[in-house]
Amino acid sequence: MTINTPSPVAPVVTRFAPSPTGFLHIGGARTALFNYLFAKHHGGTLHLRIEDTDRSRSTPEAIAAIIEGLAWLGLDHDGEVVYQFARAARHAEVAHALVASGHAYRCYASIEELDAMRAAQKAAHAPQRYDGRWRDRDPAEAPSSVKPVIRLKAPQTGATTIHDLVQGAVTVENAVLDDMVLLRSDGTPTYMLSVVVDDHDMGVTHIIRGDDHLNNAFRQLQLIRAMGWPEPAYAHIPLIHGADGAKLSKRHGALAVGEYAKMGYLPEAMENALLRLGWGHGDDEMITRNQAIAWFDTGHIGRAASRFDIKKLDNLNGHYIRSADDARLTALVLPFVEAKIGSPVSLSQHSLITKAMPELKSRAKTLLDLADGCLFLVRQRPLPIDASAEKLLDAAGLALLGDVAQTLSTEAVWDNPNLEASLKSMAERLGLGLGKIAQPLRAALTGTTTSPGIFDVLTLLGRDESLARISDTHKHTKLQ
RNA sequence: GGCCCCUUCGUCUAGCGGUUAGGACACCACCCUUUCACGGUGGAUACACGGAUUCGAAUUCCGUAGGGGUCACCA
Repeated sequence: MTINTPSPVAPVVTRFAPSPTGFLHIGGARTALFNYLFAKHHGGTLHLRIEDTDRSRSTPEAIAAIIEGLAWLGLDHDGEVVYQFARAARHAEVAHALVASGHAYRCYASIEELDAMRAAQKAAHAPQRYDGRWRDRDPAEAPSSVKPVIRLKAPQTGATTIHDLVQGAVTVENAVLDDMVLLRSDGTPTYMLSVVVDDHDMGVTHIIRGDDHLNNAFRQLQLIRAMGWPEPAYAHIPLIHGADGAKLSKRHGALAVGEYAKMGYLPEAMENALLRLGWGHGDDEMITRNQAIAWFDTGHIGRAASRFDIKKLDNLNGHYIRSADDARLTALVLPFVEAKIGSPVSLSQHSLITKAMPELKSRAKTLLDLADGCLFLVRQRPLPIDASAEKLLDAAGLALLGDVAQTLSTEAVWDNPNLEASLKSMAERLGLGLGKIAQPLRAALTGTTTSPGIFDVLTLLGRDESLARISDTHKHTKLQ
């Protein structure tokens, strides 16, 4: 019996092989990530192959979305993208070689005939599989009206075992595997043929893919053996389930990775979240790309399906936002800010946001939150005042603000320590806590009840803007 | 239904025969505090069930239950 483990000295070659029939969702992204990390960990290469042999369902938009999604995550592949459809002639060639060597045969059963066969099997509560009716039949008996398919002449006795890097040894009786179609009657290759040929021709040593392919692997292995090709190592990773506990799909509300970008998530946060889905390294939670490359192994991939938790992504994203560079964050948040205010951000506002970033970023879980936090800096006077801020601007609040304006207007040095000293002494004089003064002031300056520290807000806005916003509030409220 | 796989706090996981079953998110309380965050401290919550092996089992084996995957001339 053959063990399908490649020689340890061979350089590692992995591949990510999505079919472009839809967007790249987190399941696919995580498969790509694992392939990437495994390859990098071993100093190997990762190839991208687009499995576009289903011409009616493959779209250029999907191809673009997959490539963009991978680029956003920074999962670079080596070499050119391989398009599977372009290799159909080579796949057919292999099928014919298999017929010539006696490992495959032509089957003249019509679609209708096969449907009838399955219906009968179903009625008899028997397993539904091709019964091998043309396996040993003389081709001379072939009906001229039917164009044949080519089927693999698979072993009918014994068992096939896969030594999966994640699932362990998995064995299936050959008797339950039927003779799969390699080449359709129109001469085009099936997926089963194409993957095997492409993986071989691309020199793939490790096939890391979703668990939903585990059953396919047995037939693929039989095909590999029929060709006498080296056997790759397999790692079938558990699927990511949707909230309903079933395989992730559009139907379950799976989102394209691009959607997460639009919701204000950072790619490194997404990567970290994906990495921790099904893989762990002790108690480590925040894992950088380099650490992931150094630590990644198939031995610690779990065997059970997992669910994606957006709350955890939020938390991770908050961490990464806090540790991100201010200039980068500003550049990232700008489009979100502009979308919210409906106009472009000026150069001076841009630098104001950068300046405020250290204070803003600790308050955001997403770039969308961050953009909300920026709003008070870029809004034009008079500021819109939200409902909870409005409540602080009652008669008492406004009276207080009059005093505050008085105090602030005499302030010679407009900086954090001076403003703090001045407002604190004012509070003391009035026998109030600082909060009593700070809250109405915050409402006046930002139109909201949450913001960075009040002295930061004052210095960020500057003396003129701050005083103007305070007096705006008086007018605004009197108008009511 | 056949075949295959899975099962540790609500969620993601650590654990590889001897642990008070650890961490993270979320949740609750408290602290910090001018708001909101951040940060800190503490708390509640898990080995699906039943057998077997063993001095000893979350870890091994066998069942049961539940969940998932897959059964095309789709990929």
